[in-house]
Amino acid sequence: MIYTDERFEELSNQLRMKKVRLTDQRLKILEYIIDNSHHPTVEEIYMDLHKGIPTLSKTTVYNTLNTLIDANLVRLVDIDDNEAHFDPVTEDHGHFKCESCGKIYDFEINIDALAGNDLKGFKITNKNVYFKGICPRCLVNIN
Amino acid sequence: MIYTDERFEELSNQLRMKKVRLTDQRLKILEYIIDNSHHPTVEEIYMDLHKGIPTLSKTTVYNTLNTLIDANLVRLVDIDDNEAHFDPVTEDHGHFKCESCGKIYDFEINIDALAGNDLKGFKITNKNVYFKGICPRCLVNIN
DNA sequence: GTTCCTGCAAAAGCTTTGCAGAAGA
DNA sequence: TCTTCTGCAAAGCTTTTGCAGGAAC
Repeated sequence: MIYTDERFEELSNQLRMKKVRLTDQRLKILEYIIDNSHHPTVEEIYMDLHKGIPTLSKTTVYNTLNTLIDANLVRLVDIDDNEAHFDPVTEDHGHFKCESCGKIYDFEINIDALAGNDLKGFKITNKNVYFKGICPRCLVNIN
Repeated sequence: MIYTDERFEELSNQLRMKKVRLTDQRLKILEYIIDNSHHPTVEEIYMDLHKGIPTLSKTTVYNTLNTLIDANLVRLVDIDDNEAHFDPVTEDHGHFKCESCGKIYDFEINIDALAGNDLKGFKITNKNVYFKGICPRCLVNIN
């Protein structure tokens, strides 16, 4: 693994801080998700990184994503029934999926105002807000 | 289909109002979801109803659930990555999944306070709020 | 030197599809 | 009668698992 720039330090520090062993695949996958924050799928990650790492396997993409999720560096967006998407971990936001074009949009939410009194005594580790509908661009095309 | 009580009228009216053709399977599956609002899975629905309708197939459970979702009589709860759950359609509420025991809890939410300004111009047809963590009962057992 | 990761092939598990016979309207 | 539904078998797809060789520390 030869890779000596500033970006390498930044990414490898993130992994080291979470006690995740460094590998080229993990660095590249983490970098990809941070740089492509339009909610890529396993297939997209695999297809794009495969160009630069021809030996990369889809199993490793799955393994690495689970490792990064456990380390809280990456977030699973399973708004879609059949295919998982991935986000870099940032402040809380909701996800809107357009059922016409399939695109996923982020939107701001006041997630703390959400948690009702019903959850007193519950330990909450994960919050997701998923909306579906039609995005403005598709509304124009349909009407 | 011999079935002449009041409940039959209630359920079949729901289907008729949504222009869903009446079948015994659809009535029983709708009834099951309304009466068992603890978020059953396809497997649970199939196993339980199979006792009363021995010829029932899982394909029909899938078909019927999709029909009832399209008719807005049933709601898909896909908080779980790998297995769909189903709810009767009621007022908006969130779902909390305990990652220890797997149980899904409902909780009240103020879902209208949620939708930020980012979604002006979007047509929203579906809102889901999914929280995960540990429920009070499991917290006691773990500590 | 130990421990953990990668990647291939195969398996697993949920859901969908094709189709012929049956039932609803 | 015409349309739609049911249910069997098979296929489809994403994700997981087993395992041997290899890399990280």
